[in-house]
Amino acid sequence: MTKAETVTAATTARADFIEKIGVIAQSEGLPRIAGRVMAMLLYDGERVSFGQLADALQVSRGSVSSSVRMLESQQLIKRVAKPGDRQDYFQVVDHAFANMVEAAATRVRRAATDIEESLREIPASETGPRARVADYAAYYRAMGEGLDTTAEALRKSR
Amino acid sequence: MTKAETVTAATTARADFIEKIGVIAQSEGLPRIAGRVMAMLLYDGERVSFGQLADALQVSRGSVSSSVRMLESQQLIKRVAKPGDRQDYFQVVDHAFANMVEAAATRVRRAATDIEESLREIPASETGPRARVADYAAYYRAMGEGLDTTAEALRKSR
DNA sequence: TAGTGTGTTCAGTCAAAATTGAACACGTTG
DNA sequence: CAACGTGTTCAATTTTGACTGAACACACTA
Repeated sequence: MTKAETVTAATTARADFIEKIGVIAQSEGLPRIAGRVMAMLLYDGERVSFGQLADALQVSRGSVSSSVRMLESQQLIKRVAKPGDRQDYFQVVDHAFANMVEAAATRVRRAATDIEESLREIPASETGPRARVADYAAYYRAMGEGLDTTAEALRKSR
Repeated sequence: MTKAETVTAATTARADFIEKIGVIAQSEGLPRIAGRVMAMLLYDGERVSFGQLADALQVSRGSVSSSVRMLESQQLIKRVAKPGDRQDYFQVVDHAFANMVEAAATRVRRAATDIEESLREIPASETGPRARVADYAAYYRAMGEGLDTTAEALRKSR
């Protein structure tokens, strides 16, 4: 490959990656744009400005705003300053992946709590339903613990 | 509580449970009706007919059809016969929860494969992006393994 | 102070997904 | 065979949520 070809290959690989993560995010129930923002920050590594995000991803500033806020709230990215530029910049936080798993664990635990609440409403005489609903809650608890274990493992590596 | 009160409490507890699981299913990106079907089968334990599902959940037969087909395809419920009744009956399969986790593991592994495919497209000269994308793929692999461990644990218990 | 750059908000638009209900295919029953 | 019961399919509808873009608030700058 000539140098020019390598540059082209890199650009299309980057674009493909960003789009692919957008689709994956969507399939996981997240907004597509949030996935693409995360992908761009991940790929580029260095801080990226608010304007660059809107520009490169071809989306409205409103969408960038809501996406970065969601990603910030999930502790996946952080807002940083660049001296001499009034724009906000963003970059992926350390242990972002561990935080993703942690967030999933939290959601699962919330579901477990909800189900346990239902369980308490079932009269003691209903032994069959009670046992089955309890199993269901236990399943969510097991999921939560498994996710926590994974999160911890990810946090330790690197 | 009188006996009548207990019966009432049981009925509303059942209805609440079914609705709650419907909402949880929805929040996990599954059709709400599928969640309610699963909940009803889970709560009742014994086989439930196609007609009872449509009737009790107040949904069209078309919805019941697509929901049970989805749940069957994910190995969460099975279609069984009841002698003397032409209707199809359904009940939760053994290890349904383990199968749920297994399905999640499969989805995650598919994502990992997708990302690894992207990784292969990035020129070797792009060491930074390559390292970060590889980390991302490794995260999905770790998730897959964690989920498999959880699935196995669930399968062993009971 | 007026003007410009920046991010947020929110009402409106749009697209995707869920849900319905009617047409249909197939088996059973009288 | 005709009538009915049963589950599936699919076009139409409804609902949900993402996304846009304009109005806005705020801070900086000339």
